Amino acid sequence: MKLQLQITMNEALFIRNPEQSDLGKNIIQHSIELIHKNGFEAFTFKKLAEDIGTTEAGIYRYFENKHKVLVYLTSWYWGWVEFQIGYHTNNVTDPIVKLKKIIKLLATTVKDDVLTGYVNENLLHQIVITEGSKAYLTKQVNEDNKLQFFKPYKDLCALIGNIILECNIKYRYPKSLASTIIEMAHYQNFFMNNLPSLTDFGKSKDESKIVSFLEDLVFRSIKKG
Amino acid sequence: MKLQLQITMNEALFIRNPEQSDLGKNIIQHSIELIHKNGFEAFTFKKLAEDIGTTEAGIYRYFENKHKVLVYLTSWYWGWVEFQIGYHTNNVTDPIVKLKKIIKLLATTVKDDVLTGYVNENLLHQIVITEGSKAYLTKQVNEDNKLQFFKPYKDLCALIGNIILECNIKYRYPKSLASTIIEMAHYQNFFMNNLPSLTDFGKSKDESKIVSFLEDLVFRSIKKG
DNA sequence: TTTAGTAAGATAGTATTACTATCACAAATA
DNA sequence: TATTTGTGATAGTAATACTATCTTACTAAA
Repeated sequence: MKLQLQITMNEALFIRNPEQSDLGKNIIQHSIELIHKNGFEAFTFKKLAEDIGTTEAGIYRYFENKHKVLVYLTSWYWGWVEFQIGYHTNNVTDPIVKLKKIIKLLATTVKDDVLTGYVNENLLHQIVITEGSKAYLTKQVNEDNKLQFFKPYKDLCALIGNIILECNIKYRYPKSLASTIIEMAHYQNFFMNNLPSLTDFGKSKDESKIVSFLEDLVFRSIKKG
Repeated sequence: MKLQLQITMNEALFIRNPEQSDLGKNIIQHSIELIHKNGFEAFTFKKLAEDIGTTEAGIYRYFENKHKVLVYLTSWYWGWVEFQIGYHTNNVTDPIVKLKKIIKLLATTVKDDVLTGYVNENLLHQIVITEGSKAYLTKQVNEDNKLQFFKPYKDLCALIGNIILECNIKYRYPKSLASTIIEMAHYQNFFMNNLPSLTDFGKSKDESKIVSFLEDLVFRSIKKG
């Protein structure tokens, strides 16, 4: 028997569902590899097609443009992160322990997940660090938001916000603190590796220090009294 | 007598110094307006040239490409912010008061500065919120960093980090907290206006609440004991 | 006053990007 | 058997991201 993790994707993100064909899966897999290798700006459907061994027109049958591919990939990632959180905090009742686990999951390099065949989660994690915010830092953010493109991100943020409230019902900024944790887990990682003087972890390049920083930030903020 | 604020710019950012000619100043002014209006992705030198009433080739004599223009604008902005901080905390000795002033300057809408003729600081502030991180979230970040393109940003971060240490010499993450303040001052603003469920200020759209959130975050983090 | 250099306008041209359209073929399905 | 569906192959277009050249106007030094 084969276990397969399925992340439900917003239908408006694609023209044809990439999960339902070999070509579609190839598009996802090779998109991740190409964006990771050359960055989102240099990523084109022509290069992607050459990489896969198909034609540009073939890609356009699945995705309208490369922006939709990026939103698809980041959505998938946040859905997957939420699954990981559910999986790893399944039997945990203490919200403080939960929150620690979440911070660790967000800020630590991802182990490749055998349950998801054609997605390399480790590469995807790195893409989301560098390219993720470009999915919403656009002029079309309001249209995209109306189409629910950012629902997985918002769901995750709401989930974390609720756990923060479980820790301290009186804390006044649960959602902003949640989005701060999510963004900073990635930004401090990017800074550590690329602009190290913006962090306190530059020399060691040790992800566990990002975890320590975020834990310090969060638990001092929500401490009662 | 005419007072003019001059921000020193990295020479490697441009081919010809835009501050030293009318065309150059027009390029800066209209770049800000166009990027604000259509976003950085839709910004092209051709449209810019049409807007100014010059030719594409004319723009290329000043800037190699639009990425350099973005880095130029963000560098200018961070230099200007550091000047504002110096100006507004000139006679302040208490580092806590200083830090509060800085948070307010970073998170609050900018008043147009008469000292800088051709730069609309208010528009530029909004651009840096939406497009600023695209200046470094690239594959070329290491090359750009070697050319010192991000020095103004790093200087600002170091300045804030040092004030944090003045507040509490034992705090372990001054630089990471500083970059968190800078980034979150902008991100919470973007979220508030575009993806409000990621914040706790969605309904009111009140910038002063971002200030309150950041003050809470920072002063709980660096509180002694 | 001539001369030489520089900034900017005018025009042209190229490679790549971001698409759209059409036709043909093979496999699956009704 | 007829029909729909997915894919490949090919072509074409408008816009983007440049580079090159030629000319003119101004300025500053000889």
